[in-house]
Amino acid sequence: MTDTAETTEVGTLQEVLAALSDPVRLEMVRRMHAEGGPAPCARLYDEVSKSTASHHFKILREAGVTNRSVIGGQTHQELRLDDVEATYPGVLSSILAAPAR
Amino acid sequence: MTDTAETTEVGTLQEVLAALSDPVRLEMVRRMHAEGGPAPCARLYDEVSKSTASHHFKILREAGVTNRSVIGGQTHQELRLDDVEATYPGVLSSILAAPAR
DNA sequence: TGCTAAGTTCGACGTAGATCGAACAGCACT
DNA sequence: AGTGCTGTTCGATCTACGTCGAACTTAGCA
Repeated sequence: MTDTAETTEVGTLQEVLAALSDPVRLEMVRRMHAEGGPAPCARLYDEVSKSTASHHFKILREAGVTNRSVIGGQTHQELRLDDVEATYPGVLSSILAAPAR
Repeated sequence: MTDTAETTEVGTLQEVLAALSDPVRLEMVRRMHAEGGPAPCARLYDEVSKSTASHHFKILREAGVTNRSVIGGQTHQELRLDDVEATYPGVLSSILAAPAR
């Protein structure tokens, strides 16, 4: 059982906003938040293909919004709420609190 | 001296985030906020052409983030901070409070 | 040693969007 | 009326990005 977590810096505000402006990615972020911890990729989306999902995960990671970790050989994605809050206070939390519409 | 202000609904969260994810538009929003009231278009940007700026203003308006008003024959843009806050509490204010980077 | 399941990477494709110049429209001022 | 300023609209262009299928990698398990 392995446990890896390579965490980088939170990206620019532009990157974070751009990452969250896509409906598929915002839904992913909402689900990660609901999970409350590392969640396997497959639970964080439907509607799109596996390769598309992987692409979105990469963008979220590069924006510093999420983190990838490997648990028991399975890739998991995790929301970096605290890190993003520390960098841009209130931004991510208020977006998560906003009605889905 | 005329004073016109046709205000519509604030758009979806996606629309608002997409509107703010562009560097040119975020800068416009920041300047409008700094102005504190209706400001003539020309004061809200440089770097891009007039037609491009007009295009960005339109997107901001359609997202419900800003409002267009005509004062003394001059077009002015105004940030609808209160309206956006009422719809998505904390989102716009926290973005404005975030460091520019 | 395969076999399957889970993610990633790699082109390729199509569409949305950022950009500009040029032409147009409205208004103020002479 | 004419002139200049300000902003919008219209095509055109070019790039960025979302999307997919197929091929590859890795890990666990029979």
